[in-house]
Amino acid sequence: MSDLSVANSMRRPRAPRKPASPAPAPDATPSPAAPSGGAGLDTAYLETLLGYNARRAALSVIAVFLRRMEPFDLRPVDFSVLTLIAHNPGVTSRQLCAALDILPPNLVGMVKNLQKRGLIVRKPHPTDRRAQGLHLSAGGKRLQREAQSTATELEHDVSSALTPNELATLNALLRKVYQR
Amino acid sequence: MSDLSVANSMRRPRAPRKPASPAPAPDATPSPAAPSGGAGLDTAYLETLLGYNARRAALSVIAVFLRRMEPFDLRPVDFSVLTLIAHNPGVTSRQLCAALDILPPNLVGMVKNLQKRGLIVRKPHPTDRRAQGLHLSAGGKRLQREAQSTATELEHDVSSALTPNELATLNALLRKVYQR
DNA sequence: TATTGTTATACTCTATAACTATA
DNA sequence: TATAGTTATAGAGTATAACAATA
Repeated sequence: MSDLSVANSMRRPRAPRKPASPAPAPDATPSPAAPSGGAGLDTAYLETLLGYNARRAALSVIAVFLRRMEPFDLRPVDFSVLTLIAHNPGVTSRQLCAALDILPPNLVGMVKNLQKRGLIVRKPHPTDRRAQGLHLSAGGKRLQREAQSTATELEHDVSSALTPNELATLNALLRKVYQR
Repeated sequence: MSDLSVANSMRRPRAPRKPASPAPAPDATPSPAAPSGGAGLDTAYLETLLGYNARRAALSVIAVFLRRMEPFDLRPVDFSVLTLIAHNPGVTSRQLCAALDILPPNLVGMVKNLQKRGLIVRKPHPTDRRAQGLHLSAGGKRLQREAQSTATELEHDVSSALTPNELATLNALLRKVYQR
């Protein structure tokens, strides 16, 4: 279900929100020691849910990713595609779709775009004439290398509230959740 | 950036994919002990990234959530809205937007829909005549209670690969990432 | 008969501008 | 002048059906 791309955030000068005094809960039972959920509301229950927490964390990290990748003009899904091609030269579109859970029709435009930018090249598949092997151009390799460095550096910043051990634990536990 | 809703998955009888023999990497350096990324590809690097792992895990959990919530006809964002209203009766739309990171124009339709279903009712705000307090109807309370039970049960299933302690750790670390 | 890559297209999600009523 | 709620709409993301070429 769904691919690994992400919404077009990163361009909204939205109206400022109340930072401190978020209008007291105007009704009954404001929850004893109400944990702040960003608006003074009781979000305690939602914060017990793995899906809720994983999505909030993902959006938070991806927001930083979007900013840092702007110089490369790469969305998360573009970076994933380039990176998989870099590490798996000759990979087919179909394999990328399976690995990233992208539907084939939705990958076509991305590959076409990356190709138009001169980052990837398609070569005939050695054994299957239906398929095409995807490879990085020299420029594609350079860009992917720089983007990967940026992504790796990013890792430290987005996890500044965590120790290195905690980050390693977090990643390991997340993989356990989706790898089945 | 972005709200907590989710794509319209849960209705795709997609074509079956190669389960075991996913066509060997047709080119150089297939990575020594290549960890399977779902298609026999080397996805090792992507799996070191918090954003990648968090998003994959979130999508995995949400896919289960979508199935289990079908009887209630509730998307994740609908469940979040109902739950916040349940725990914060009289909450305003604006507060929901801030807590869930939803843009006001995008909440309007959801609230309207939940109201049309007779799940929530709007009452005049006690002190601000611009605003409206949101409350659950009797039916809304019943549905939210059942849905919350379902969500809590779901928690065990989606984390079947984790011990209870690991799940608690995972949730705590995720909150640390996005709460800042 | 099944799969790869593709086009066309519908539908959902996310974002911006702008308006009104009230503060 | 600023905020709550709203409308309209643009743009990005996700999904399905169907086709030609090849296996």
